[in-house]
Amino acid sequence: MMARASTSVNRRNDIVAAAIEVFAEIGYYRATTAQVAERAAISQPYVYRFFTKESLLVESLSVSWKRIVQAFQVVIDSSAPEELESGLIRAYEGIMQSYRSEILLQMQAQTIPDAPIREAMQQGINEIRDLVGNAFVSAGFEDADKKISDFLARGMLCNAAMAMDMPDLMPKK
Amino acid sequence: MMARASTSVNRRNDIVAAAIEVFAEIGYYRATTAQVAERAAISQPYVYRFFTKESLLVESLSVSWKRIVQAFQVVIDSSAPEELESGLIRAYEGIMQSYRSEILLQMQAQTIPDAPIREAMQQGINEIRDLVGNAFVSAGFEDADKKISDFLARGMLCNAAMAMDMPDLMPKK
DNA sequence: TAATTGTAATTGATCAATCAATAATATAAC
DNA sequence: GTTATATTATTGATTGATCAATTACAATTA
Repeated sequence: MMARASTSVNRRNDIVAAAIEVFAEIGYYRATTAQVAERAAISQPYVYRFFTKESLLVESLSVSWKRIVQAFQVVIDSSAPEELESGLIRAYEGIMQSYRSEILLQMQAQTIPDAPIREAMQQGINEIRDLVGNAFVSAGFEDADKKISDFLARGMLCNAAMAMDMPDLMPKK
Repeated sequence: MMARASTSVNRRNDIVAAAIEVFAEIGYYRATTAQVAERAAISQPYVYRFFTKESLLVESLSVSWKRIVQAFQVVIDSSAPEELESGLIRAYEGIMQSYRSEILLQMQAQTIPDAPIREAMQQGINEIRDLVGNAFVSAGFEDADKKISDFLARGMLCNAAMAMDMPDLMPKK
């Protein structure tokens, strides 16, 4: 009776998109696979045709890190040295507005020690650091090491300010 | 039969100390009140004589913020301006070594939107920012606003590096 | 004996994961 | 083109385990 709604590939994407939102809003451990299923408009058992709860988190994190890498790559490929850093900052601010849930999910994952999640986080951060670090070096910045460290630190404070609804934590202008 | 082991006040402290460890290790939502009770060497129902699970988290956060405030106050009260910032950084590093669980708990709480927890976090951070901010101003630093922002950002990166076991994230030196 | 300290037993709810089945589509044969 | 067969998509029902919270009761001390 029910019409077949989608392909398997689309279903995977639907489920991951739903999981990112539900996990971010409710918290990974508090959120249930039934809630993810409801948001994806499928049944709870069908989620398990594609993911376990943990593999769903790992996949969600992978999506979130790819989003940042890709946005930064665009900036790096199209920026003069004097606009590189401000361009990266603007790109990150854009992601925080449009994909807030993905950042909230990364923040949650920071304190989850289970190996697959820990590895996804380490890999994501390392990729960002290498990407931005190399771009700073290529741009001819002398203190690239300090610059990348400051960049990451500012990003972390930015995340915290967003998560806890404390915009005053970020310096104006 | 069993000898009375402690006073009510001591019991509260025992339970909070146990909760900080268990919540940090296992994660607040995954951890059970039975695990907290076991670590505190009491029965699970007896935890509820003092706390609900949520009030236990709020109390744990309060302890963790007081720890930082107190350590920073000592540094501020005893440092010459030229050693103020480095003293604060060393104090924070000491806390991260000796009270790692408290920091991990704060990181978890960053993404928990429930009002009592959110309020405990906002209050804690604001108190730190005011304390350090005033100290920077009193020390005669001109760019106190940027300095406090950088200080907090560095702290956030420090937390993340510790939580994810990525010491390379912090700049050597 | 009255208050305080404590626990065993239980409850009601919740949840990740599985199973057994059905519906829809595609393919092939006639 | 209609029938038979296989494949994919999907769900209802269930399960086994877990957990926060309560209740009813026992031991200890002042």
